[in-house]
Amino acid sequence: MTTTTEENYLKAIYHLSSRHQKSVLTSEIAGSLSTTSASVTDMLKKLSDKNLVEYERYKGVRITRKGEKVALSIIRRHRLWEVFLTDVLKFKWDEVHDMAEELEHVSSDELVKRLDSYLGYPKFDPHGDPIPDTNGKVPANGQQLLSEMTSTGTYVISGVNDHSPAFLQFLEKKGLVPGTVFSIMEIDGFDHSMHIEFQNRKSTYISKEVSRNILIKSHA
Amino acid sequence: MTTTTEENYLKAIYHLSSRHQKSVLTSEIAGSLSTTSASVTDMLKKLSDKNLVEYERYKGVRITRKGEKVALSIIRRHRLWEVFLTDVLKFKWDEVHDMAEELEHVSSDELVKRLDSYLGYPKFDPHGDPIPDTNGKVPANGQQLLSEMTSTGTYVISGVNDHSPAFLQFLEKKGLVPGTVFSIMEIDGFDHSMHIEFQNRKSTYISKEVSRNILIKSHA
DNA sequence: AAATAAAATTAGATTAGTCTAAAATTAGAA
DNA sequence: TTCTAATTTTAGACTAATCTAATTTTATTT
Repeated sequence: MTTTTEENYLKAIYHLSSRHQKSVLTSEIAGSLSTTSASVTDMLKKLSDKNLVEYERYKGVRITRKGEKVALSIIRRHRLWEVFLTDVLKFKWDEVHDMAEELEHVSSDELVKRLDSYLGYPKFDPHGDPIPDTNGKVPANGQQLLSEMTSTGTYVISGVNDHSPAFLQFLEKKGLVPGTVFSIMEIDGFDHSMHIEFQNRKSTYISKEVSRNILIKSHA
Repeated sequence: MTTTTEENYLKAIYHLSSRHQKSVLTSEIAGSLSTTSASVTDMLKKLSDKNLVEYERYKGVRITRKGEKVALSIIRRHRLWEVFLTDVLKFKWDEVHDMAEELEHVSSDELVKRLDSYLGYPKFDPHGDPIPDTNGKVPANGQQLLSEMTSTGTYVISGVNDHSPAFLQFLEKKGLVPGTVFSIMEIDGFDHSMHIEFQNRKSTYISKEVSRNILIKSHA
């Protein structure tokens, strides 16, 4: 039905769409997939012919309901495999992305169903990203960006926006993994760096660069 | 390094090689992969350039040490995933082949290593096929073809040669699954059909067509 | 040993995905 | 509002894998 390459384009377009309301630009897609605008244009025509995106020359592209369903099903598989890799095979959260990137294209729906059941129907992947259900519904998660916080308070780390091994390893070292509870002690007015304190009283500083990529929930 | 298609050709050539000593013929490969001889010829040149096979025009092909290593590593992955699918996700033995066919091409060696460890280092897959180790060693298994037996005796079913869902479902219905203990009561001189009896005294008849595809070991 | 049948190879196309370089279009600036 | 710069698209070519049809080679049979 859809090739692996088409699936990767749809995933990229879906992710870029959710970052802003406007149409997704050819160059954005090219950037995100490390390919050329020429290749993207070709693929957009193909996806448009299959009614997976609405595409108008020079005007960028919007994903259709049908395309979104495909994208969400791939994202569901990706995140379920990430849970499998960390929870069952004990990989670290910074090691699973590339493997999940391959596993997500294995096509059996029954396999995904059984995997989901075996894992106990997880709602979030190891990076805190919500796992869409079979119908493409994404669980609401009340996550906010740490960088958007303007006042002190106590929070739990629930996810990340940057999934690169480098960033994940940095967070690991600083003790900023999902589930960690911390309080914002002070926010610097000049560079928006934050002074935060953990439950064990240890504290550290976080730059805006970092807080921009950390997702949190308020702590009960 | 190797593409999925190249891996599938190497697997086919490896399997065909083990059926006879001679070079593998272009048409055998085409038949086994449901493709044309023309396509096979093209691919043989490519594999030969990569030193994965020894190929001489019109003379058929032999797999090299290097090609065999690749084939065995794919076969290892395939069989480990089959164990995962049956033992962990509870699929039936006649359902796992196509999924394993896709999973075997996921490239991470570390993933295979962890999977192997998680499954408890199994030596055989659900169809009784031996799982090659990391170095490409295939465990000796003392298996024989049921159709080769010439005298009465007691045996255990240890595997099959035909992996098609139709055949596996037939065996399931007849109670001829791996692990089943039975005795050969009589072999018909005319059509080589066998009268066999199970431990619970029930008995059945097996045609040569069937016994040709059942692997057995002698029962302790 | 020549004729013929079977098998294998080559020639030439096709499809999916990609690229570079050139042309077209849009949007921002003077 | 015209010009310029940035973006996007087209044109043309390449690689991997495939096909059909034609040709070549091998093997068999008379």
